Amino acid sequence: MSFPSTPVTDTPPTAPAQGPAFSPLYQQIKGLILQGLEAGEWRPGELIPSEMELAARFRVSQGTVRKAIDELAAENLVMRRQGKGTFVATHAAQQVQYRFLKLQPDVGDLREEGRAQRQIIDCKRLRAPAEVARLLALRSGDAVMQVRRVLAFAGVPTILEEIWLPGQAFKGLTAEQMGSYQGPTYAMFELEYGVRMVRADEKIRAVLPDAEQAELLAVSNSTPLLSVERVAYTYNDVPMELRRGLYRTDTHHYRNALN
Amino acid sequence: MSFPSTPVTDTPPTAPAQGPAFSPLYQQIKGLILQGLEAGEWRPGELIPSEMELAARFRVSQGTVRKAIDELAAENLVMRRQGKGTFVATHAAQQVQYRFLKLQPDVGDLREEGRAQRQIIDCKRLRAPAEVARLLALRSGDAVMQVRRVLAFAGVPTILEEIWLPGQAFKGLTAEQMGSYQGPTYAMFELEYGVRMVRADEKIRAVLPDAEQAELLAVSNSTPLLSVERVAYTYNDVPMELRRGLYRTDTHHYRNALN
DNA sequence: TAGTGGTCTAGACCACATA
DNA sequence: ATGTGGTCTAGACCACTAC
Repeated sequence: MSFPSTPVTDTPPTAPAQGPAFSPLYQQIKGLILQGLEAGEWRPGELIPSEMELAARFRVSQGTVRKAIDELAAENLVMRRQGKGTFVATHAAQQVQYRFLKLQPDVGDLREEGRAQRQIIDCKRLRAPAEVARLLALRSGDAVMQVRRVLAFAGVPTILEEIWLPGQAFKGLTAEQMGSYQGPTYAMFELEYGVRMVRADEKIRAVLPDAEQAELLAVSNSTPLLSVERVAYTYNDVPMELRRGLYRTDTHHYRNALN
Repeated sequence: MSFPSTPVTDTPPTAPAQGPAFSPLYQQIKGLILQGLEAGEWRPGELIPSEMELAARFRVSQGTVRKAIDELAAENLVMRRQGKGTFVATHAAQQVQYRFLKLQPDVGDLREEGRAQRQIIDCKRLRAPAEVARLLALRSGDAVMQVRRVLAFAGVPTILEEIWLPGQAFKGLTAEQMGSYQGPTYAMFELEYGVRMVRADEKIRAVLPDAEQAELLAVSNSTPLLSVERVAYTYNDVPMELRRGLYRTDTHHYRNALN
């Protein structure tokens, strides 16, 4: 068993309990499981140990482990399947494909449209511009990969995007690789680079395209487009991707559920 | 005690358990609490009975009630406060004001900008156009209220919106009422009309304004704007508001967190 | 048949708020 | 001091999956 049987320390009853202190047991367990996920002890799509097993390992009750896993499941980091076990979430899973893509056709469903056709415009290694560096928590001038591509649905070019990735983690990324992989790009990132995106933030604006953008999307330069700037994070809130997209919204719309 | 002491029926062990059947106990309890919320037994902002009290009323354990309330809290229908109790959620609560408004200033915070200035353009009673009727689950031609207004932040007109409400539930709504109420419009709806919005769906597009829209927002007619069509629902997925907004995104942006 | 997660219970103790 | 929600445990049984 490669995972150390870490005994969870009780809060010393004599300690003055200063500062932030006090974290519920299940939060500590959640943290330990998270460490395993980060460390790659269990890879995306794999089964993690059963609740009973984790309870024995951490010397807590099954109920405490359950509550820890409940929170991980609520954050989409793992997926429970009754009768089978708990699995590390993956962007390759059929049910959650394109989890971060909120663009929907006005009629029908994205999955019915079939796979998007991808046209890679270029894939370069560059020095990070200041703004890109800032959003990726790099230093200005650090190496980054830049990919530009167009996604077409049903033959209609709909999304033009510019993807920026930390050069260190994505060393060796090629246009060929971006173009040939079937399925979500985020699934490829997991498989080829061991980088799993767990959440993202988007800033959305309405803009007009410049001449090049208009041509790539086959629209006039007076066609308003959605500008979607996304920063995607891996574990521990580490930013690992900046994606700047232009979406055509004449036949599609950005859909958002507010709770 | 106005709430009947409803005994929860066990699934008859002899019943053939056909069809969908089988709902966990805590889901049934959740449904019963929901009925109380819908019926207005406890109003927005009020305290609901303690877990122990509900457990006694429904003849189940406290743990089962807790799980029911956990789900209601996750859906923002109630709010728990340790040591005090569980409260019916309200749009008037300081912490969740403007829960459905995703527009943020590029620098700073909406709350720091102070209250929005509201300019009511008009407030009319109309017969519902076909599309409005469809989205509000009414019949074409049914009475609806229409409010048009401009919201300005720091003196800059930023949002132009058109609000459609079912005429029956919002009989008597006036421009004066829309303009004079301090705080979120949704809080006024709760207070004055007993209608609580619990979730919403938005469809977002990039558009260009027509002449009137451009003038009201003080932009040129070639300034791209966000078009945000929101349908807000009360309990039981009943649509109660259609709101069509145009957002300026030169100094603000629409912010979305992806999980 | 065995193992998994899902539900339900009962009881103990903790942290927080109020009187 | 009392009552609230929050945590933790232990054990029982249920539903689903696989062998």
